[in-house]
Amino acid sequence: MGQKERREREKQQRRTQILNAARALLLKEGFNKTSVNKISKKAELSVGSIYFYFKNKEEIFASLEHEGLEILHEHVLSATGGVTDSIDRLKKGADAYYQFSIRHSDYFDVINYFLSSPRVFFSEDVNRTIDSKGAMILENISATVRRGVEEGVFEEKFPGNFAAFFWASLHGIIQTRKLQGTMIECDDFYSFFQYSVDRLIESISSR
Amino acid sequence: MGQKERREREKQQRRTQILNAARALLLKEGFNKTSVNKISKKAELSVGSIYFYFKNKEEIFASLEHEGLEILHEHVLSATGGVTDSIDRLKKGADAYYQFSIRHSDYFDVINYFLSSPRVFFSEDVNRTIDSKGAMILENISATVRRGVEEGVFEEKFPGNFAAFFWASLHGIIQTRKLQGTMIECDDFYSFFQYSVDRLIESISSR
Amino acid sequence: MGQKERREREKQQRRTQILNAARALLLKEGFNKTSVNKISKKAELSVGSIYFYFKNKEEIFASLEHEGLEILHEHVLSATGGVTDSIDRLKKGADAYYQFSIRHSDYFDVINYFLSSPRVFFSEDVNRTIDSKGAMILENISATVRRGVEEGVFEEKFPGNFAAFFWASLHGIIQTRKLQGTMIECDDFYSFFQYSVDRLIESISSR
Amino acid sequence: MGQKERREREKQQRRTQILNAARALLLKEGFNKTSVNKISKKAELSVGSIYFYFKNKEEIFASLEHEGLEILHEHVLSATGGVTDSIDRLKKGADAYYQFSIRHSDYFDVINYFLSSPRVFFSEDVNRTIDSKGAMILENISATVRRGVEEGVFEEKFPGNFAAFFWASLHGIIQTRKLQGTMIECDDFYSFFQYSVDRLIESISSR
DNA sequence: CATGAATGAGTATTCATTCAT
DNA sequence: AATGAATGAATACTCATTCAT
Repeated sequence: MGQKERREREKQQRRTQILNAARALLLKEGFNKTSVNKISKKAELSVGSIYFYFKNKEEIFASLEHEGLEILHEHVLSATGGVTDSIDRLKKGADAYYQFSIRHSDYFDVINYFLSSPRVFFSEDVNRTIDSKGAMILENISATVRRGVEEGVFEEKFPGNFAAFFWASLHGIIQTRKLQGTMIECDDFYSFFQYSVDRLIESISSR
Repeated sequence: MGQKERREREKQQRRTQILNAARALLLKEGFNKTSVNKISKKAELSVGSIYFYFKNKEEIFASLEHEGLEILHEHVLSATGGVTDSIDRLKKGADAYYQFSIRHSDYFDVINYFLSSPRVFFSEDVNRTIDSKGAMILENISATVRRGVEEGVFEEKFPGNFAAFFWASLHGIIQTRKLQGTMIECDDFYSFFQYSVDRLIESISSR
Repeated sequence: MGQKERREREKQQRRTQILNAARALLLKEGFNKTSVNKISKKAELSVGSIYFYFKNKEEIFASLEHEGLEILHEHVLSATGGVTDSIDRLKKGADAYYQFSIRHSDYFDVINYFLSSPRVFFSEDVNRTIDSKGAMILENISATVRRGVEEGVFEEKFPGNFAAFFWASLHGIIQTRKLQGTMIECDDFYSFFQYSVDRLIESISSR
Repeated sequence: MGQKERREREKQQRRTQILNAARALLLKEGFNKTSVNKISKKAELSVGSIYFYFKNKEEIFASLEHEGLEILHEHVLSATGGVTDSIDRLKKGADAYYQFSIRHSDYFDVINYFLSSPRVFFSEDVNRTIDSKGAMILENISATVRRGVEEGVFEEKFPGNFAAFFWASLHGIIQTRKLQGTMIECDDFYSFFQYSVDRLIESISSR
């Protein structure tokens, strides 16, 4: 009876082992230098086993992206948890993304990698699960906007569009952090980020 | 007499050959698969020669980025050429970026690559020339905003900040094109882009 | 049952294959021209396999050095085997080194390479095993000297120092073999070597 | 009239430029990484010119070896200059070699390189000039020994042999400096060196 | 005399993936 | 379900040398 379950549990454990190793390497060595062999060594599993649990190297990172989005989602949720004011919710949410990009820079890199790499290489399945996680984050923003509209704080006919716009902009802004001091003159990047968030919210604020 | 000049011209030709090859490969095969060997083969030059003209593989792509920014700059300039209305100028400029990202998708990819790749690997020199090109584009936006403020169309104390914010957002938005139909529900990505531009402009529009 | 063992045996065989190839190339082409690719071709194994069995090119040669020191040690041991007279032991030992440098000139070259190359590039581990082998050879000399002192044949307060001095000198002398006929006028290098050994022994002989 | 001479002088200057560059690179980057291209860049001369003044890369280093031997010779001469006591002369000469190996470690490396590399690759001409320099150093030792014999301090029938033996031993000993602390237990390598010199001199001292 | 562009085989090393056991 | 040995093309980059100008 319990054998099947135990097996299943062990399988999950192995998967987690692999992902842990991949994540650690990703943070330490970066994307291109994280090879399957290194992952297998770190995970204390054979290369063959890696390929039993994951079809591809890419699929490992797809899982990591899923994880990343999950963490991001939780970050945003806990940051906006008790907040009722709609404007504040957006600000807190944006801030959560910023903090996430710093504290979990590895996960941010994964997300960024898949966002900025020109091709889609995942199977439909994988893509769907990833997208659904992303959709949850967007839905959170949408809901806030809708509530703000009801309260009269915002004016926006397409909250879904705004959500996508909001997130895409935030991501684009965070990406430019490295240009700070060269193309972007701001001394304090966080100030610039906050300025940007203010603009984004302003764009749908009622007059 | 003209020997020196001819030589110089030939040198420039070779450089161009190499860049052409690199650009073509970049478009066809993407970044990671564009190797120096392939470039040399496509350019019909020896590997050694590639390294005679460029110190690094990275320097080749840095040159491409510079080229890309130049083309983008020209695009924007010609799109906003005779336009006097400030709002229209921003719209036309944003549109030029969008068109650029489609018509010169290879160059967009280069720019995107260096924007989204986690590390800076260029020498200070190269970085400076690249940044200066980028700064020109931002300055164009800044100027428009300042004029709009004078005309009373915009309210903005920090046009420089807005310029950076504007461009970063546009870039982030264009990046999400590939998510169209999955995370982003919009059928027509261009409509979504225009919607976003409207929001960005709205964010500094006088009330 | 014996599967594991057979596997292990095969692994050892492969290692040996690689070392054989490396040794042969070393002898034929010298150090700098012995590349990993050539080794792999000669060993009839893929390049990747070479790197499966050895972390580095250097590690291959480190193994060869270890082998070389082992062979040398055995040579010396068997040459001094039944010899009881201390002076004779030193002579026979020195002679064994000379013979080794001729019969196993490839191994001598390896030892010489690591002795004369300006940098140390091995990991501490590898260095330790190598050094311990070398120490055994030196210890053999020391012991002989100590016995000679007890017998009153030698006068030497620091047998360890003498051992090092003895070996270093022998090595330096053998190195000059190629200068025979130019800087070194001796017709018969072996005579010169024997003359030198006599001097070295004389230097601690009791009067 | 003076044109020819000026030309000749300039030619010599160029040669010196090249050798200076090669020497500097040798010290900084080591043997294998000192390429002709780098030399040409450092010497501010074209690659082609390098090949006008030197047939080979090897010939450049051969010249350096010649230089090195010259410097060493001068070192030894000035160290033994006013010294009349034969034993002291040998000690001072040996010491000069030791100091040379430290202060002019680049030259020592060159000499060592050609001594320890298994093949002779120079033309007979080059070899002869190099050897003649080496012979002068050996002759200096020989002379001292002969004088010592006359004075009754030394007993030695073949001063030439001893000179070669003396130098080869010294060289072998200095080579082992890097083994200090591992195979060679001595804390202070210089003490070990002095001990060795004492032994070498002892080996021909009259009783 | 001097230049410097061009060569292309060569370097050590890494890689994702396969497959017999 | 797991292993790990094997592959070999691929990577960025260097090199000594040549030769037309």
